[in-house]
Amino acid sequence: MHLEKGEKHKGFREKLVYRCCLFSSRENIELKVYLVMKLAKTYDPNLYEPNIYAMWEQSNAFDPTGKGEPFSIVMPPPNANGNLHIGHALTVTLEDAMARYYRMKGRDVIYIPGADHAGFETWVVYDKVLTSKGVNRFDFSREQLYSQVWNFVDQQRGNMELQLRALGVSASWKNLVFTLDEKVIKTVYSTFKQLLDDGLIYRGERIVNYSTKYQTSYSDIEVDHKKEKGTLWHIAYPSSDRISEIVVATTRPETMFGDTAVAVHPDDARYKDLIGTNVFLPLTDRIIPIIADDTVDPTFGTGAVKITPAHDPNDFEMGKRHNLDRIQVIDFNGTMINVPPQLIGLSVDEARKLTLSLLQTQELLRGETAIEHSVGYDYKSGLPIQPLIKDQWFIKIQPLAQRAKQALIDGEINFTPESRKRVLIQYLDNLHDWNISRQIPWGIPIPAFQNVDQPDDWIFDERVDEKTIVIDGKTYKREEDTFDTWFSSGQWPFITTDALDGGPLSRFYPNSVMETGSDLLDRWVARMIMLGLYRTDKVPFKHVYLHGMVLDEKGQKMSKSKGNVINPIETIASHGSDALRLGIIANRSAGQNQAFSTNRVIAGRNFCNKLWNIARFTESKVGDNFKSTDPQPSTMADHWIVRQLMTALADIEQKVESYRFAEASETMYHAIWDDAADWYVEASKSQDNPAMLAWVLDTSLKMAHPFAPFVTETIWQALPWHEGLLITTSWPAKVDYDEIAAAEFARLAQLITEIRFVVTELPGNSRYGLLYGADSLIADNAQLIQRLARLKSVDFTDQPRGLRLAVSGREAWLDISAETLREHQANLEIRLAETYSQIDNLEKRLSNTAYVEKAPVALVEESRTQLEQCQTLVKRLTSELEVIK
RNA sequence: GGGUCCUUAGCUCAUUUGGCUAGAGCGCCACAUUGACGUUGUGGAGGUGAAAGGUUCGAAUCCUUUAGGACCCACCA
Repeated sequence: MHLEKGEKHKGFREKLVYRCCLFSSRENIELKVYLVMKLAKTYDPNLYEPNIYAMWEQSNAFDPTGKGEPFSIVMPPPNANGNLHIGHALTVTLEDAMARYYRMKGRDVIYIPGADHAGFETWVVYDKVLTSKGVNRFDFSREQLYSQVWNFVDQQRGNMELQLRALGVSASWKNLVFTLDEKVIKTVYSTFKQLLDDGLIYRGERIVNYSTKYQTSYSDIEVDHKKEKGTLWHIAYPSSDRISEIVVATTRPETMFGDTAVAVHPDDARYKDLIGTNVFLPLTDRIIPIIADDTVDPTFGTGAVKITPAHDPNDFEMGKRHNLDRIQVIDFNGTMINVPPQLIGLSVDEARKLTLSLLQTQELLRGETAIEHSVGYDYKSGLPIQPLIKDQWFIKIQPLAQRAKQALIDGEINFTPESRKRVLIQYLDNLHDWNISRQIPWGIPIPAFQNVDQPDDWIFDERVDEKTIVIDGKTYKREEDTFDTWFSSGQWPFITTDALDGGPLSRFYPNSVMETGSDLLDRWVARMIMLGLYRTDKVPFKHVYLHGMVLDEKGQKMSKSKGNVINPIETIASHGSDALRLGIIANRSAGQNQAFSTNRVIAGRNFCNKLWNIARFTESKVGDNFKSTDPQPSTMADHWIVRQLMTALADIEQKVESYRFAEASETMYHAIWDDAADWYVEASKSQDNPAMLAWVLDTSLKMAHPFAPFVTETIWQALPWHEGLLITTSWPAKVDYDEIAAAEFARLAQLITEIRFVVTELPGNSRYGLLYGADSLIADNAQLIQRLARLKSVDFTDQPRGLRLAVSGREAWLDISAETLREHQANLEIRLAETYSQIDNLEKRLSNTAYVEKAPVALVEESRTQLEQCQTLVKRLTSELEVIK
């Protein structure tokens, strides 16, 4: 069994590699779709997608045209050495649909792709490589590590970009930006310099979130806070006169060796007299003071709290207020230092146990209580985060945050979903200074140097490859830290468009839309807005569209451990890229975490096949020598399909432009399947207007192209009457139609539907003939009706017999026997009853004077019309029943 | 503690400023069919919109409360 599974997997890999080779091939893209289309009944995406993509790319179809109003989207850069997951598929499907739509609408479109060095993420991967080789980062210099990781990433690179191609993104590859490209680094340095000059960056000792596993600090957003049950230990600190004691409560007894005070609330009657006295720090020979501070909560624990400025952010602040010493007792690798000899070198956990047992021995433990508190964990390793003091670079964030907030309040950026804007404003208000230093080598070095003789003297200098530099006889030592990745990616919109130096792409700044996952609202979107405004005085984008997480079909989060991960590339290999795109865009609204099922993908695949077959039929009807002309609707069906497609187009435009992608694709789907295929193609079997048929196909292809680019372009290329590319053709133009003729066809369709319904309801399954009286609509379309309603015959009669068709109100009878007729009676009676109840409702509504007076006139008018129609129907049904009786 | 969101058909979800009989896909039932398509066609069943109350001529939609669920932020000795 396992073998089989493995082999299947292997087969898939080979297929994938093959496809990726095709995507990257630059030769032999001559397409032989045309001949194949005549033969193959089903559309096989694997045969065409790679070549179609290569064709687009070689034709420069993804490049901006320089004509029309600019429209720009910058892709959130996927990890350069990673693989795409289903979330990327959603992102790029939405982005690409917009890019393709606006391109066809004549806008000057750019979709800028990117690749992320993914600083910390990649570093974690590489760190494992080092570990597996039995070495560690401290065996190498920053330069050595940087170039090692660079080579490592370089080997893996390209895969992600091929996968984006497989998804069909119409991105401007020539303008791809890697987050470690020179222009990125240059801009990041200049932003740093400007912040420094403006006094918005400072270096200082602060308590940072420290990962002892990866030996780097984190920003607040990289810490996972988990609520958990813990223990609050009560520990007695004997007073210096050995007469009394004060009992403190703590969850972290091992940090007591770093205590430099005990704090109580100034008004706490229990301890008032003790303020200013000293206590012995147990297990040591140190004496520490009891101090008073407002921030102590007298109702928590014992009301007395040990103060450890080196290992707790609040204690750190209190320590500053009271001039307390900071004694570091946990090292940067997570082991104990500056503690009694038997504890030195222990891990935090071991130290806690030993400390407690030592206190126990000395009878200083005064009890313990269970509490629920939240503990910060390293989001990557899952180990606890240690709050430690470190010299770090910080951005004074509030000036930037408030400016961003004002821009949001002023409505300079719109959000889908709208409510996220308020969430963001709240976030900006609560934002603390941003630690931008990271102690990992894979990233952009912080361009700062420290005077070796004067530690407070820091200067900006870009010569980061030099370990020391000499300026005016003073020696400066470089900063070894690198920037937080979000500091550089927060500048992404203006870097990728060269907005600062006004290059040719700067017309695309601010970006039209920023589309990304709602989980990135604070960590990325907020930072782009702040830094964008700071550097360019403009918001970086005009609209933010946030999508939710893609869950598995049961609504569970996808994860490797659960084994429910859907690999988009695998889905493409089995159902095609378009099918995946159609499947993932359907049934999905902004901001919601929503389930994704392959059912939808299958539906998408079926739709592609539908298009394929409409094309096959059209081509066979239209012939090889057809020359495309302006559509000339002549028959009722022609006018009707023009009306349907025009209505659908307008609807799609409105929906895409208001970011309602699922609804837009649904409209497109139904216009093509229900109207074009089910009615118009069927109707055209009884009429001859090849130019119209070709126009219907062309319009359908254009309409579907933003959502299903590959199959539409494949067909377009196969049709002998097209020369250029569908991707660069224009969105369908308005075509006039005759509303009356269109409405006539709709009535005909109604009649046909009624016949189908009645026939299905009739006992037996034989075909019936249709008799009609003085009804020119039926007379003129006898053949069409016969075919579509599957009738034996359609004949004129002046002697009606059989079953009168009541609903559509035509002079028409189904030629059935009296016996069958009687069996049908019951159906009619049900329908009559339903109509009566509808009339009842309408009458109630219309007799309500408040409704008639206050509701819009059109609505009231509509109700009246409906009532009339129902009353007519009742008459007909009644008379029909009389005939039967 | 502060905030956001969700609860609609068997399943997954739509339904934009309140307004026609609340719609799709899949699933289900019945029937059909040999040349565009079985990855098909035709017809159908299935919803007191989480619960209760309110505003309104009219509520899935707005307000209040309750229940259940997801998430974000802050603090936690």
